[in-house]
Order: sequence, then C-alpha cells, then structure tokens
Amino acid sequence: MSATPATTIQNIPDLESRTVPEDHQDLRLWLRMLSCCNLVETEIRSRLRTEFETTLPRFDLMAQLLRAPAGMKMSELSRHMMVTNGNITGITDQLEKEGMVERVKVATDRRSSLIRLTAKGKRSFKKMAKSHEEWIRAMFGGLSETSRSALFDALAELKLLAQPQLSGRP
Amino acid sequence: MSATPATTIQNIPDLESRTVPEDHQDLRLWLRMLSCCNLVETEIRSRLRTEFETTLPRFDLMAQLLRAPAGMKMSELSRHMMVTNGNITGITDQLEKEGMVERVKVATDRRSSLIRLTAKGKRSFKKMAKSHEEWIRAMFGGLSETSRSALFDALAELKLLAQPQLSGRP
DNA sequence: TATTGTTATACTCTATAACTATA
DNA sequence: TATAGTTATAGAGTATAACAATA
Repeated sequence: MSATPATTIQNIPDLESRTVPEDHQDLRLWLRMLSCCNLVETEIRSRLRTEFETTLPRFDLMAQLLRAPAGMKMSELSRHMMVTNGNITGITDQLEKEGMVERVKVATDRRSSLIRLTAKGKRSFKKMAKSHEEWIRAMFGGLSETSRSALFDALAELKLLAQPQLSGRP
Repeated sequence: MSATPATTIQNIPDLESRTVPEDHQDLRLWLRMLSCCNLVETEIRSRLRTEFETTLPRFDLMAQLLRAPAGMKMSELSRHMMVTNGNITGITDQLEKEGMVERVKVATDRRSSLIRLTAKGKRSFKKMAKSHEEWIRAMFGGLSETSRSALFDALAELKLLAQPQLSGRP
C-alpha cells in the first residue's frame, strides 16, 4: 500500500510538502500529481526556450497541425488547446511571421481560413519533436512497466471523472 | 493492458488528441498526464477566481503558511513554491495589503522577516481549503481504490525519476 | 441571429538582473 | 564575499469584451 514510506521519499520541498497525514487521500494525490506535472512541464518549457527559442503553446499548436496535413480552423485549434479564440490568433500570428504556418483561405466559408504547417514549419517541428521525445524518455524511461501501465489506465479513468465536473462547458 | 480501448475513451478533443498510435508510450503517457492535470488545474483556478477572487499561487502560498504557524522566510517559500524571490515578494505584498499575511521582523537576522498568516488570513484560507477539498473530491472521488493507490505510488516513482533530470538546479 | 476570426485591454505569473542592507 | 529581500523590467499566457465580415 501507499501508506507511509512512499509519502516521504521525495527529497526536495515543493507543493506536496504542504500536505499533512490528516489530509484526505484525494487531496494528497492531487498535490502529488500537480507537483509531478509541474516538474516535467517546467523542464520542457525551459528546454524549449533555451534550445529552440519557442514556448509550449507554440509547440502544442504545431503538434496539432502536424496531425492535420490539410490544416485546421482556428476554432478547432481553440477547442483542442482549450484556450479562447483570441489567443490562437496571437500564437498563429507569431508563427506565421516566422514562416512556420500559413493561413489558407477556404472557398466554402469566407469567414474562416485553414491554418497549416509550411514545409519549413514541418521540418522545424520534427526536429523539436525528436528532442522533446528524448527529454520525456529521459524522465519517464525509468518507470517500471507496471507503473507505466497503471498510470496510463488510472489517468484515463481520472480524465473521464474530471471532465463532467467542468464548470462552464458549452 | 492499456493497449487500444483506454486510448480512445476520452470524448473531448484536447492535447492528447495529438498522439497517434506510433508515438512512444512515454510520450503518450506524458500527454495524458498533462491534459489530465490541466483539466483539474483549470477548474481549480477558475473556481478560486470566481468564488474567492484569488489565484492558485496565492492559495498555495497561504497553504504553505498554514503548515508553519511560526511563519516562513521568503527564501523558504521561494524554494517550496519553486519560483524566484522577487515573485514571492509580489504575492506577499498583495496578501499583506489585504490583511491575509504579515511580515514579522526577526531579531537574529535583520535582513529577513518571517511571513505568517494573520487570524483573518487563517479564517479565510480555511474556508477556501474546505471548498478546494470538495472540488478535488468531486473530481477524484470516483476513482477506484486500486487506481488511486496505483496512481499515488506510480507518481512517487516518477517524481524521483524526473527530479534528477532537472537542468539548472543549484 | 449565430458564427468566425480579429483587435484591444488588463491582469497574473514568471524570469532576469540590478540594487540595498545586512551578515 | 555571500545572503535576504526588494525593485524594475519585459515577456508569456490568459480572459473578457467589443467588433467586422460572413453565414
């Protein structure tokens, strides 16, 4: 079980340090997950910045586009990335200025355009994605196969549980 | 195992949608964890804002202080919250202006002061913490006991693996 | 009327770096 | 010299809201 020892093995004080044994399991679990995620996320952000002069949202947007060779509408991107339309416009503007993506007018609806990676953007993203995957492997690679698959399944379960709780979903 | 079905059960497009079957397990695991965390975190931030007019970093700082009735030094807070000194100053300023925390001069070292919750801050935080715990329970409560403890242990393992990878740690 | 995308604005959080006052 | 904390600055990310063009 996960009673006592697992709780105290971390050696660096962080958000999880604020828990005490009386706290409820769910809360302790959440704080552990949060600090774990932040650990990885901070590292990824930092490396994207120093090694590729880019940011996580930009990387994410390009990742979405790589899966959609025909392009995606801004509103689609907005839904997938869970941020508002205006923000997508801003990120797209930056990437377009650098020649990574292009807006393509679509004939059937003159309000919208498709955003897609340029050849340059595709090359550039693939290089980043390769490094990105190595960073992830360096951090996750040591996980036992048991833990990996337990995490994978438990997170799927959690995701389904958490979604319906969302306030303000359309 | 977590081969095919678990991968496709989520019904809302998000960051994880960008994965394809060829992606490595570690990457898919990370994207699932990230979108899971974002789901919960976004919800918490939104509720803290609408119901208590506060933010996650402010909540976190107060949470740290509740565990330290004697107070904490800014540099301690900085370490625990993993942000730089200047940021702690800013958040502390806000909270002090609202009467939630106070700076207490310490005799032995005239450079530093201890930050601690005021009575008002303690009351206010406890109210928030109670709601916070309910939000968490609403999202995590449905987890099976197996998943909960699997997550808890697997995350502890991951945390230890990820920490040494950190670039730029003192 | 509703939707797509843009623009403008404001605010929080963050890192960096220069600074002060102590130690 | 080193440390504790402050200040100033700049940039990213976000939400909100008003807006134009089109459906």
